[in-house]
Amino acid sequence: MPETPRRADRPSAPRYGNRPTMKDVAARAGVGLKTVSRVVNGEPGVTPETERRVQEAIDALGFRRNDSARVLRKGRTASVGLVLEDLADPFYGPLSRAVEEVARAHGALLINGSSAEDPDREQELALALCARRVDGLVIIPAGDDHRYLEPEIKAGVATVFVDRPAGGIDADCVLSDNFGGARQGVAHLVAHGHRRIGFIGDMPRIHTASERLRGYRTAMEDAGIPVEDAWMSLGATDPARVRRAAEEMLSGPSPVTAVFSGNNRVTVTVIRVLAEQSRRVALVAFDDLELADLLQPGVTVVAQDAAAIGRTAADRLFRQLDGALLLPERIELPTRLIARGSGELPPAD
Amino acid sequence: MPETPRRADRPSAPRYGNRPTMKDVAARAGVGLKTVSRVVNGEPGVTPETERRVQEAIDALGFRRNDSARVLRKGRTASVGLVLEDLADPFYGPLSRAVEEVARAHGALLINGSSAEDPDREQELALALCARRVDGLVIIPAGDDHRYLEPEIKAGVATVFVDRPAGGIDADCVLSDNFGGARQGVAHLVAHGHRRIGFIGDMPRIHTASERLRGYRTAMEDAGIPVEDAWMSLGATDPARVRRAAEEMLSGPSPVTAVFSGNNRVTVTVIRVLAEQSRRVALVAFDDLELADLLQPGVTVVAQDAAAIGRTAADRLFRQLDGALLLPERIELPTRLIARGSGELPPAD
DNA sequence: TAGAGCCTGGACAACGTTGTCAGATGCGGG
DNA sequence: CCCGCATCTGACAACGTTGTCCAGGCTCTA
Repeated sequence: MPETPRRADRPSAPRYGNRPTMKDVAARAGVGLKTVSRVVNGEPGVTPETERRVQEAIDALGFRRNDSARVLRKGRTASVGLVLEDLADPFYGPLSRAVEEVARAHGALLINGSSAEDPDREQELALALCARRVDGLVIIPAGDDHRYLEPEIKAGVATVFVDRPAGGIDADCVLSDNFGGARQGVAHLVAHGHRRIGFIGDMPRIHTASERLRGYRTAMEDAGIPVEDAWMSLGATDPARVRRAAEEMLSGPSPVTAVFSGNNRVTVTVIRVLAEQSRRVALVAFDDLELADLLQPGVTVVAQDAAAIGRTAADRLFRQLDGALLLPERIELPTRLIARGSGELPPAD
Repeated sequence: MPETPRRADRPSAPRYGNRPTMKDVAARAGVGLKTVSRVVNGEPGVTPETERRVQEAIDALGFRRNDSARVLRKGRTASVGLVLEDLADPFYGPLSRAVEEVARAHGALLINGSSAEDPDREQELALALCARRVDGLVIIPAGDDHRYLEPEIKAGVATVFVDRPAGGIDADCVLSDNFGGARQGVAHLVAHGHRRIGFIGDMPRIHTASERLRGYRTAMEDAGIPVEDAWMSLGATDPARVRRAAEEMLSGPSPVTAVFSGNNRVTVTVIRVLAEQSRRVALVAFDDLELADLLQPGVTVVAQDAAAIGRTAADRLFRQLDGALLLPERIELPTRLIARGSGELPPAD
């Protein structure tokens, strides 16, 4: 019986399904361990003939380098982590994709996970990624206290926050101009003659929501319009809550003639509610939607460029990794108002 | 000078930004290495007092276990890889999210990457994930030859293909009933009186595209309608190509009165073109779209459940990993026809 | 032809963790 | 008072790779 299984009797050998190692390749090719390593990594100093023999052994055994071991030795994993809210949200797909492209250009893999907007889960995920020794982290915060990352950052994990700033620590962040975008969007409605304008947004503890609300307030103030409490509604983005909020501000004692929607999940419900109204209510929405131009009327939006945000954040991340000792910076990307009809409707009292 | 940097003069020490190791924790707590390991992993056999001392040292040093080393020792990485086409495609967000949820339930992380529909890139990615020793792979094939995965599968990497079957190897796959869904969708148009029905789909080398085309042909045959070549167009999904295809079949010698759209990227362009026509053209589309119900008319679709597909695939993956030696299986998930108006328009000749 | 220098290849240790196993400690019973 | 047993702790090797360093063979020059 010449072929006994490798490592069959050793005590605590891991399994990996009994994968061949460099040692096996070396034995088969009749060369030293390090020579195999040299071939695998394309290092110089190997005769073509030797290289051929090694390559042959690699192919024959189906060898593939174990990157875990490599990482352990080298100290860099060539992977970055992305913690986002929910990949099912259309805003994050392009963002994630953009981060991935940049990572790929730097030879890194992307590991990502969703926090489901749960701060604990965000922390759990981020720390799990740190335990994997990702080189860097891009985080879309769910919570507002990120001091738990301090030791990691000190230990050299590059970190960039996206969409919302970090809480409790000083770190890079890349944001849209939420305040400016909302202000511009509301001003657009004002310019078309509206004075009673509603705002429906996400939960106020979320930075983007409060910034957009601030933009709304400022735009109203700029126009000299006193805001009534009944016109503003912040809370969960589930359809039931949003529907209720919209219906209330449309039917109160001083009903709104226009609505500013604070994010894309809110928008889809608002559109439904507005479609049911007898009078035409104007709408400007934060975040673009696919098909927004095909609706009747087309939806006027304040668009953020998710891909650009992702790209910017990832660039910044790798800039940190390339060793430039940068001071934490807050980068704000501009938004773009796209008029499509719904935001240009005149007030219908 | 009592505090010299650790490992400062050693030759080839990795950096990890000089992170503390279990050894450091052990030294500080005045215990043995293994005891720290025991505490970190919650293994029994440690006095509360000892545990307290160790925990204190861990907190003081900001220690976090290095999972790379752990993986190396244990042989399981508790991570699975997902290779998909393009995260920016709204179909893949929920799918990815579903896979992640299942992975999370099994204590595993998800690493994902996009192939950008490039077979080479798919292979590169899948093999890179294997080198990371992911425990399993979920692959949405871009290419149609997957023999490169044979050694990996043999070595124990669990593998499930999604959306399209594997090429050249026998492996699990989870698909929508593309044929049946398309057939039903087209039959729906026939039932509403259409006989000249067009089909616009993705490139024919893509399995879903050819299956859906087959469904179209079969439905037409079922109805006894001879299909004209000018009614079918397969190719890239970029707007220019689709627009040309749609306009041609709408203006030929026997113009279609209804269109069946083969996927969501095609659909958005088709909707635009149809909206420009003077006569009403019916439409049934494969894949649901957000807001499809708010368009005028609402878009009738054959919907696939991306989340269910992802969940099914991931379940299957972990079933493989749990050691059940399963025969490769092909799982087909049903589609659902959702009538919203566009598919119920009568023919307008 | 001898010596210097270069090039290739291989032995060895180290990365940080966990499994094994044996040693230390404390306690109760004979 | 000592032995045996149970409990807790730590030394050590191993996981698969890469960096260092040295040995041996070769070429080229003097």
